[in-house]
Amino acid sequence: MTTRIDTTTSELVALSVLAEEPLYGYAIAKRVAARSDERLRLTPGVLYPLLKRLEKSGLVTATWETVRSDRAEEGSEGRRRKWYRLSAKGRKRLAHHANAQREHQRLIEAFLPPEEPEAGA
Amino acid sequence: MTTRIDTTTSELVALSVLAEEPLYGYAIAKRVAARSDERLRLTPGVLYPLLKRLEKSGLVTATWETVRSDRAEEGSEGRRRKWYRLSAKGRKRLAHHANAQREHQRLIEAFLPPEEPEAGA
DNA sequence: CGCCAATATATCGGAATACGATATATCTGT
DNA sequence: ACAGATATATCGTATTCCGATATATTGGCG
Repeated sequence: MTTRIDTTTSELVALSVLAEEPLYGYAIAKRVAARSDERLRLTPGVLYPLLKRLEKSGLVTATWETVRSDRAEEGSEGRRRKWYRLSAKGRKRLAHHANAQREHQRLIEAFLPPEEPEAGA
Repeated sequence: MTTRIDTTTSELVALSVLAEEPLYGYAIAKRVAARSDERLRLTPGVLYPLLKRLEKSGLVTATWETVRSDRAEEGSEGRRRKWYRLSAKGRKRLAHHANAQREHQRLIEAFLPPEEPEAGA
């Protein structure tokens, strides 16, 4: 019912924002939300399994960064950030996804009734 | 990997062909395949659970037809066909899906890199 | 007349996945 | 000192895809 965001879409948008520059997970989610006017949300339960899949299949490479602030407490390790970078393979996949997406859109359009202002609900 | 046809899409295309005229399951699948140039396939494993969901949620109504041929054998019951007809609720849902789909397309486009002839793969 | 492909409906079960909830820890502004 | 944002991650339930399988009927063709 709730317009589930499918794998293809979440993969596409993640790869898409990573095509511009390396980002860490949380930043990816923020970027996607911002660019979609808050309409596409990569929640943690979607985002992190997705990134794990992307990494495992070699579409992105990842490196850890640890940031320590001035006010860091004695025992603290600092904040961990995992940076993701699009690989060559990922770039190809993105292009592929983009084409598939456009193809899919053309396909679906053949089934769409003429645009009409939705009446009631 | 295999470009899963998601619920939204299969529901949309099924409702879409039913908007024109009542059809039985097998005919729906054929119609969808034909209109998509054989690219969208509603296989039995997808089609019948989908129709059951549509019926249960009141988007379509269904009636059985039994066709007996001239050459029918003694014991045979004749071929059973279950005709599906779009309900008013289904018509609303179709309009809703169509708008959501267009909205989704606009959203995704913001993430698509410029169209490029996919190199290798 | 007998065979087979096409027609027609349906279920099963494994695998994938969406996503809310939960957990843990750190940083920043006030 | 505290709240709220930042940041990563997993769990469990529900959903769903879809290949395979099952069953039965019909039409065409040699």
